[in-house]
Amino acid sequence: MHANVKQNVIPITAPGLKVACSQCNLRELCLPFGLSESDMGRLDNLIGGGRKLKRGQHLYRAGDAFESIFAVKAGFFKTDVLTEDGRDQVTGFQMAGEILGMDGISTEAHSCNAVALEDSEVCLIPFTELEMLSSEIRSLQHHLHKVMSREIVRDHGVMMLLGTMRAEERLAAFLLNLSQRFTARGYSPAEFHLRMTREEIGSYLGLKLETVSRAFSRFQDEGLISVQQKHIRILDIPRMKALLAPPDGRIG
Amino acid sequence: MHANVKQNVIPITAPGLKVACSQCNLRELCLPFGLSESDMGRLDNLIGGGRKLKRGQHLYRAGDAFESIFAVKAGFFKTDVLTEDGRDQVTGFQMAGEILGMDGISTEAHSCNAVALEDSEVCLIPFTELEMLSSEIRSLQHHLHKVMSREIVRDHGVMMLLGTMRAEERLAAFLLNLSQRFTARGYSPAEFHLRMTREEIGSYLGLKLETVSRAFSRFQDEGLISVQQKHIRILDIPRMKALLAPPDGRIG
DNA sequence: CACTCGGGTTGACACAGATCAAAGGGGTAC
DNA sequence: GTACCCCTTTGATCTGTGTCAACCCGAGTG
Repeated sequence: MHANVKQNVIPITAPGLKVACSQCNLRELCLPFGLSESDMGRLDNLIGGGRKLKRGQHLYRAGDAFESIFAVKAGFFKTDVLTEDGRDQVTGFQMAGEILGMDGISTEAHSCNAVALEDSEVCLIPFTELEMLSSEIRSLQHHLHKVMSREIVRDHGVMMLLGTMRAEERLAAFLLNLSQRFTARGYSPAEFHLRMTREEIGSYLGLKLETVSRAFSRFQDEGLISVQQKHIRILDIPRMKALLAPPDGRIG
Repeated sequence: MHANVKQNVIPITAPGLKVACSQCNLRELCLPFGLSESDMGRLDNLIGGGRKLKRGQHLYRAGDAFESIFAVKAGFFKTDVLTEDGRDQVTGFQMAGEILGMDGISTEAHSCNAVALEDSEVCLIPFTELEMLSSEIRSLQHHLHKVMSREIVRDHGVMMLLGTMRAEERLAAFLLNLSQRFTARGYSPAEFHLRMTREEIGSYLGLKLETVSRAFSRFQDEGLISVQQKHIRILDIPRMKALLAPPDGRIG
């Protein structure tokens, strides 16, 4: 039944590369989390190949018909929305193992843009097929729901950040969030390379790029981090965390 | 199979009221959207009764175990998250036909608080049962995914608002959003009663209550709206919309 | 190897919105 | 019916961040 799924679903320009969840070292972070061997095989058959993107290339654009969600296999993405009058807001940065494209389910068309911030690779997951398979595999169904719910919770965190935090708190929260996600992928919690510009960070955090730059400088002056261009090293994680929950908090 | 579902799932304090999607005039806005008669009957059997809440009562709190999602049958809710240091952020306002509680799926525990802003009534939808049923009814499954995706898209809109708009734009966007949702429910697009305080509006919009109050006053002075306490009348919807897409936008 | 250009840093100044303060009014509870 | 309290409004002032501008640096490019 799922033997001829691949051919007729996705019109990709790039040649589809073979991808298999069962062989992927991201599987514990990604959609197949918790699946049995045999169920993972069924998911393998569904995944519509991979797609490589150069830096700067769009994975999808607002308005594109929705057909698939995407799992980041390698690389780094941003998603953003823009209004008619030209303002845009970065809504997230996605790294390996994270899922992109769920914004498109509700209207059958994507509502934001997804752009590769470095040369990247994604797995295409045709959504209709995924729904079919998830109605047969309970753990897959539940995990899909968890992934969507996690996105909602993440968004609430961003609202919190945008609604209540000051510039330095926002940047601290951002760096700690990256740190934690890199850690979960086996990289250093303290040292990493930013793939996005100051302007993109600013857009995500609701700040202007100059403010982001100043906050970086201040952190550096205070010995919290060291910055050279996009290379970041967090020197004092505990103190950084303390910035988020000030001891003189308003709770009395 | 679904005959004895109701009894053993939800420990409610209030006596469960009988609810039936098939009899509900919100069904076109709510979860059963697009279901056939017979499928709607199966959903009826799953829904774990209703629950009434007085104004100010919590439907759930952050940390509560997640068991059900909720459909607002009548009334008005807010959801909010709060940090250790006492800051809180209203993440949404929910009215009849809207779904609450999807934040809880990802961790099996709710991550925000839901509070009734007026005497309200919800339908309890046990989530495990819903997943079971949705794996049998494709249109239900797909609609559930749409509802979750819509929440994600809505959240992106709020990020946009918090990240890029000035105070008056935020308030205009907020009022127009309410207007549109009231319209969809058969109420006047122009005249309605706010259920939330200026402080709650401010928290949602990332502003202080004084700023919200001043923006209301300014709109009134300019003949855009009339305000008396919580009663709002939008006098010039087109001009209000124009506030969101300023003609001198930054797109050149 | 010099040129160019996008990204980043830093400074001076402006301003939107926060903060502090005070007073009035309407809704709710008793 | 009445009293109290919370919500709201408005004013005066303060401040964090935006805006504008200049300069620097490093990476590509011809």
